[in-house]
Amino acid sequence: MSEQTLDTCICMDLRAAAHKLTQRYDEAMAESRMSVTQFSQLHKLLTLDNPTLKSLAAATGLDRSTLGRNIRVLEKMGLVSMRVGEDARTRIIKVTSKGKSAFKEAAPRWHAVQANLTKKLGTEGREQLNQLISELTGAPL
Amino acid sequence: MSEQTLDTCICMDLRAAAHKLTQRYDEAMAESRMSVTQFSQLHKLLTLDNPTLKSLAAATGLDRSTLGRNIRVLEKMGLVSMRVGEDARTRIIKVTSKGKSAFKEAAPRWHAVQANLTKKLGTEGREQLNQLISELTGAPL
DNA sequence: CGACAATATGGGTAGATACACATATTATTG
DNA sequence: CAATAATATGTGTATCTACCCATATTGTCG
Repeated sequence: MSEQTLDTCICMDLRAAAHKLTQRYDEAMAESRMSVTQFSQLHKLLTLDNPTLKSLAAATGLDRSTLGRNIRVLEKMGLVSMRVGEDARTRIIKVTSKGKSAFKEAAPRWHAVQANLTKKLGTEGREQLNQLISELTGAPL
Repeated sequence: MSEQTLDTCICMDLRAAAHKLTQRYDEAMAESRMSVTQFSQLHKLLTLDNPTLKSLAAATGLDRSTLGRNIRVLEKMGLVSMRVGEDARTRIIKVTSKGKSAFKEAAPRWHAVQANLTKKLGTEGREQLNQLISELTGAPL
């Protein structure tokens, strides 16, 4: 049994790292007036077929109500629009043309950061990271 | 140049992992009526000497205003108290006896999750993780 | 088909987070 | 010492996040 010191909480370490990375991406994408969160959500919306809050929530692992509020922000920015689906309970979320333009404009900035990090990690590092994430977030025990 | 597909954003991957881990810790600590965030903040407060919002912010990498609001919550829970420091601009944050009890009560639950994850990762995995985090969050370029 | 269960979303409430600005206090400097 | 700069915190506003409950719509079963 290795000693468990409270100074090295895996959870908080990972959160701090994710936090710093987010700031780094956000800074790089600031000129696109879009956060990496929003960029990523737009991407998810563009790849999903007839995305709804529920399917987007499933794709991101976030709560439906959270996504509802996030989408509301994107809607206010004019990047997405919502319409009632065939099943009138659902709302189909569509990326507007303005949203697509904004996404394309932001993509190179995202690429720049991502490429920089990928280079630093190397192929092996990237695989290790995926492996570790998988181990950490896989089924408990 | 390796292909950069938008489906594998290092930032979002890491955030998703941190998110899942947080839920896992929070769930395990729920009976202590405390989140891993709060547990960790209590721990930081217990290890810092005469902690203020500024020093806590420095220790966590979070914004001062954020910490101000977080501490307000802990205060409302009766786990910490604040008093004006010698420098009257500062507020010294003290963990109350109730806070210490709550921390001690929660610690075993934190340990259980942490030990489980540590075991899954192994010593090597843990070192790899630290190394990767360091590479990802180190000085840009 | 009508009652009831299941599903999708909306809204209230609350915590975590940040940024910009306001206020109070301390330090510096001419 | 008075004017000004620097510092620590508080507040307003906003986004991200979740949980719980309400509402609307659909599906199911007797």
